[in-house]
Amino acid sequence: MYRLAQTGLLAETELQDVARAVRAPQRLAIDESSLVEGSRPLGCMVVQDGLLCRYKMLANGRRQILAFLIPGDTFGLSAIFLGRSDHGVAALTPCQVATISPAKLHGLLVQSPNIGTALWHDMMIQDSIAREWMTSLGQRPAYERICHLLCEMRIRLAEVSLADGDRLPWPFSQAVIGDAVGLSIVHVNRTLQRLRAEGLIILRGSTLTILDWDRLQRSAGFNPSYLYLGRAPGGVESPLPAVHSEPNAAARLASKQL
Amino acid sequence: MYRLAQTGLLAETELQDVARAVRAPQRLAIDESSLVEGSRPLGCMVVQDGLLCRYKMLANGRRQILAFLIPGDTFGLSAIFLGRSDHGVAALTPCQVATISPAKLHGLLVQSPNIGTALWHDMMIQDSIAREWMTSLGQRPAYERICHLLCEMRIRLAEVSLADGDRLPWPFSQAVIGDAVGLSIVHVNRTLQRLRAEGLIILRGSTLTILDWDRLQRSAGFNPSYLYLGRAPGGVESPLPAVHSEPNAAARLASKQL
DNA sequence: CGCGTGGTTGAGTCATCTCAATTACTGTGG
DNA sequence: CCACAGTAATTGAGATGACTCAACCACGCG
Repeated sequence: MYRLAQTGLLAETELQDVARAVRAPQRLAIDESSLVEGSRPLGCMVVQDGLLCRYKMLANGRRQILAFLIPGDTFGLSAIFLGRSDHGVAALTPCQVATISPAKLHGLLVQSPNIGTALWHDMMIQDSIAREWMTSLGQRPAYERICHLLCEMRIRLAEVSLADGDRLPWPFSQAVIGDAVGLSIVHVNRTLQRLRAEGLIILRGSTLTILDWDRLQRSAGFNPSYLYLGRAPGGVESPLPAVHSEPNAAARLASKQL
Repeated sequence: MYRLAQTGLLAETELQDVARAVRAPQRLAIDESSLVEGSRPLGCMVVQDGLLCRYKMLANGRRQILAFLIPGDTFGLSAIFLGRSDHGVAALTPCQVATISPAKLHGLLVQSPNIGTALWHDMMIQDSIAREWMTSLGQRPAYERICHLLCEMRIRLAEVSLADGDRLPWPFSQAVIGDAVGLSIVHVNRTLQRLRAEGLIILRGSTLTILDWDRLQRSAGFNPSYLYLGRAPGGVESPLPAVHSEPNAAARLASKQL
């Protein structure tokens, strides 16, 4: 409910409805799973605190991390619609996630379409990020891939006030980074060293400091438009021609975040 | 409307409503785009005939193909919710796609929640496929990656009656395959030759014949569960524990395809 | 103070890429 | 019906990015 609570996008009553529907939030320790591959639907989850990842395991033990989830992100919807989950979600830091049971969720969706729209919106953004990751995995060399990930996390964490200027929490081990960008640990290590040597970043303990944002972005070929930061979809920055469609209007309404 | 029309999942009236909402279907020649990166929302599209791909271009001219779209698949929704599209959709063969304007779509969603559920369902399956592609891109070696793609297309095309036993249409140039699996054309070529030499496939003209399905699947590490073939979500084949949630019930209802 | 996890380093190997031709198709106009 | 153009597939050869294996180091915690 994090982002939901932050903006007055849903009507008071809607916010209250959501609050009522939430179960006692679930707490997770590091490496604990909130959603297990193949499991039955648990409901719709919203990250309240902490960082998690979606992942898939292969038979040979390899793991692909599909996404990093940060406060405000939702997950678990696919399991509801498809009856089981094709991937897992695990905590990378101690976490707190809110859960809405499928039944309660249904009730919410029926009584207020805006909530449905908000969910669609969140889903579409996660999809957009996934597409960018696919593009990285398929087309970008190791160095760019890692730069791109750093850029993305910087922006996303800043969006939810988890970044302090150029400093951001960085709880990702090199093994995790490797599984996310499809590179071996050794190569991740060497690439990070290169970034340090070039004076682009400082990475110590679990905080990342970005020293040269411009150069980092250029090295990554990073263009944040896929993150849809502008509050209103269609964006205020980009000239928005008259869109007279209702659904779009609804989307604009609820867009300022879930 | 393809799959929609095939199953009596939506009520008669709902089907009629949808039919009424559809614009004159759009025809596309090869390489023509239905959705352009950065473009304004056009509406919700449903592939009626032909094969298309989602893709993203990078500044250096490289292209990542994000998905292959086959009859029954929808696209264009993200542009509606986000106000513009972060990726393009282009025809790989001559195509026909039905369009529902954002306004009409909204109307449909309001008057019949089942249609919304059907859209969610389709979206969730496309997401699942995308996750499998990510996993391929990040973790599987070239040979497995290509085998996996062949397996997937065989199943998906068979599902919409486009495969004739072990023979399926294969309008994908090696360049297209390369852009989909993140490999160079040369390497795609050599890998396909290997598959031929091993007696797994015949690939001539624009049809692919699978000679040894078992071995192909094993080579790919292919497990079709991510395609959610079972008609009902949660599947009839897999023991379905009582799910008393309304949304899930609705999903089951509308699941047999959009 | 020792163990365990995570990070670092070196060295050799291999998968995949790029470059650069050459060959095979397909459709078109003469 | 054939010559030609343009696209797609194939082949060879050399370069290299990324991997694996195998140590070794550093820090945090009990």
